[in-house]
Amino acid sequence: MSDITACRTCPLRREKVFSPNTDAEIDFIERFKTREMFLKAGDDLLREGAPPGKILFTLLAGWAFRYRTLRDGRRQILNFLLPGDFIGLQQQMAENTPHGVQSLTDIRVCVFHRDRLWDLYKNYPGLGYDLTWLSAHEELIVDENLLSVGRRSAAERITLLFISLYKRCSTVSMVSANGVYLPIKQQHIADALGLSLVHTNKTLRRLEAAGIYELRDGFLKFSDLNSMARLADYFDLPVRGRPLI
Amino acid sequence: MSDITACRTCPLRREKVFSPNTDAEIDFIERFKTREMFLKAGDDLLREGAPPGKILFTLLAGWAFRYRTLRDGRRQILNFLLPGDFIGLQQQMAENTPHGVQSLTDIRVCVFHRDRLWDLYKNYPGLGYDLTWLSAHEELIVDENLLSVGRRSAAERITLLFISLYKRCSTVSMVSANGVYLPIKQQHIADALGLSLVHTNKTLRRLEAAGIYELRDGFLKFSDLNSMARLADYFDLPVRGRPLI
DNA sequence: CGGGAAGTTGACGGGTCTCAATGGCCGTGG
DNA sequence: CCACGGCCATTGAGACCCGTCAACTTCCCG
Repeated sequence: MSDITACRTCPLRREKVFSPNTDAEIDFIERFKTREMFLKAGDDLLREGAPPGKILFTLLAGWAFRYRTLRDGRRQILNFLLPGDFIGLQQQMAENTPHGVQSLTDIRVCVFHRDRLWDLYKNYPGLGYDLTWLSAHEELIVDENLLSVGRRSAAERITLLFISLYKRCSTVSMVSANGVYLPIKQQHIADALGLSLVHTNKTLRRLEAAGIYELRDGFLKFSDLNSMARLADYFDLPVRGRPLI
Repeated sequence: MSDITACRTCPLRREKVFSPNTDAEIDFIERFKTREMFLKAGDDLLREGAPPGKILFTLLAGWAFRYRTLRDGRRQILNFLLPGDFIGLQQQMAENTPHGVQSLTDIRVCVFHRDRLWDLYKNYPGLGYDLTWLSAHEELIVDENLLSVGRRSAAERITLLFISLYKRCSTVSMVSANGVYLPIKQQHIADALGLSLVHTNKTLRRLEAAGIYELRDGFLKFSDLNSMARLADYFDLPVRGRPLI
């Protein structure tokens, strides 16, 4: 494991969104982190319904998503995961992992051992607070998705999803001059928004024809992000002091 | 405030669902709790969009719900709150409270001051862990709701909602021989499930006529809860060692 | 007796789903 | 080199679930 990322020089930590940690905290995180894992696109990081594992993750690079499925195969994507997102907090409180996590691209994750979690809470209360923060923050995102799926039209849902992904990506320097690269199929959009694949496709065509967005070679761009946001009643939750573990 | 509930004799703490705390922890919680508040049914505990308050709550008695609304008035209920649920963790990370919390019945809540949260994490790491647990657990409930709203039919959504409310109530001794008393209007059901009021009503009539459930004077009963649960593809998340703060 | 809140019901329209077929792209293998 | 299959996007047709509008009832309370 010569190519393991040292936390103190973690490239993510250079992003302004993330709040700084004390040296002692970073030292601890470095010991807390047992190894790094690499997964191919489409791999399962957490398997739905499996007995809960002993490890937790931070997504270091790449895209993933959290989902649940019904017995007959209907799938709901709960939220998309981007670099800096913490994975696995929920699996500890049920007998089986309640949701799956699957990668959308090749990904790199930090691996932590659940057994050392107690050490974290005991000796680094600031990090304990950070974990609560991360959990509450993910819940906010799921809230937003529930609001969309429950109360917005198909066109509004798609617009909102694109805006929020765009904004989240911009906080971790994943936006280039070409826009954001979205490594998702239309099936993922449909599953995230509670729509059928066919209707998702038709709505996408209609929105792009109307000039709401532009998607070329997987790169998403907006003509005017702010006016789009107002149009779609986007609630900007300004993320300040977001922790990174 | 002579009638304030002492935490060590808190009636909720006698319920088996809640994991026990050490004496020192309970002592701290008692100091952490600054007062008790009583609200009438229909009152706002947290106002959507308002600047975040300095206080946090534990619902001691009664029903409430968490919601978000769009500018044009469409409302989505994110989850229902029952005794033991912790309220207010999410409002700290945004400039404005992202969701409202409103009571459905007269309620009683414990009030905590945010300023002392740091003391909690620093000196009572077990309680810090508990807060993370509570946050992650609420997210699980929102996940379940998102799965329902995104992928289940109206009839399935209603059945699931009733089952899960019934089960949650039974963990805090809110089920009597008459069943569970549901202090919610059809409008609440509609707003929680992403349905219109009219369609909710028609589906309710149909389900009751089919013998799926029985609702008399606000009391909900099932003929056979377990077979209903199987029918509706209910994922039983067995809550074990649920913390109470 | 009047009025408002909540529940119920019918008619109608539309947003979304399902089924089905087609075309483009790309990797594989003959 | 080309044929082929698989994945994905696209499009049309028709059906159905669900939303909207509107009217009516019941109940409670002033």
